[in-house]
Amino acid sequence: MANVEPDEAAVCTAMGDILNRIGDKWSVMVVGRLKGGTMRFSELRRAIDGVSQRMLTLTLRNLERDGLVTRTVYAEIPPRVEYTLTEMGCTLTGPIGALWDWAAEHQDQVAQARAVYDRAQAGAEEPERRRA
Amino acid sequence: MANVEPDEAAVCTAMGDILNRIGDKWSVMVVGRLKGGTMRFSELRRAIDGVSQRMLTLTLRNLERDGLVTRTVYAEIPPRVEYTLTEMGCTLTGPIGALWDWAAEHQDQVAQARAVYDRAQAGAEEPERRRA
DNA sequence: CCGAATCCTTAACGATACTG
DNA sequence: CAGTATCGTTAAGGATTCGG
Repeated sequence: MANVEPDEAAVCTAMGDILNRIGDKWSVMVVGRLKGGTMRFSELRRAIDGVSQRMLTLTLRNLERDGLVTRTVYAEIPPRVEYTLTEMGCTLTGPIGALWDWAAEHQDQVAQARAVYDRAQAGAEEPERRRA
Repeated sequence: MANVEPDEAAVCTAMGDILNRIGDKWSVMVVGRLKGGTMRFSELRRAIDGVSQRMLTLTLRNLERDGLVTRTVYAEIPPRVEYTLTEMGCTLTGPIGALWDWAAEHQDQVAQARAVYDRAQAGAEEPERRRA
């Protein structure tokens, strides 16, 4: 151990883990919103659009478990629960932002590539039309 | 239209698309390997470890459809098929690299956070042990 | 060698209803 | 308001088999 390289295989596994968190449909949205500061549950729910209560809860639990957000419960009536990015969570906004920018910058190109590909496939699957 | 901001909602949708591609367990590995240059199907299969033939095929098809890799078939016996990153595919390696580095840098911290969280949960679920 | 097709098992996810 | 529990649907992924 104590090698200079932090072990390729281990990083691969970790990468898979991270991507499972990042890739799970809602985590990025949550982190994106929380980037602006503390928010409470129902705020997030309204802000994100399309997320079910269940999935928001699960997403937040996972992020909390990974040490990316902190969850603060206030013993009030009605209850209030606030979520904030941890320091580590903040460091994730960098890489996520890079991905976000890439998406914004290339979405048209991707859409166009898909259209071309799909048209080619449609054409290839109906060779009977070759002389219609 | 023609707003200065490229439409928040559209970018959100695009982001979801991108993440579905990036997040799907194998795409990142493939792009990571292809970063080093052209590779053929069986090379990728061996290099990636754990990927089934089916999933590698599907992953490559999706990447090709999105215009991120090119697929070149050589009419030989036995057949040979090579995959290369497109120019757009290369631009993705930047953001992906950032994520990769983050994972490498924070994997220990995440693992530790998980251990702490899980231990706390285990303790909270067995209050009967409070006086054993 | 590359990949399409089939089958099967497991999750992810959403909708709903209920609790403190 | 925030969260848990349950149920049903869908889709992802793996193993296997066949074909060019």
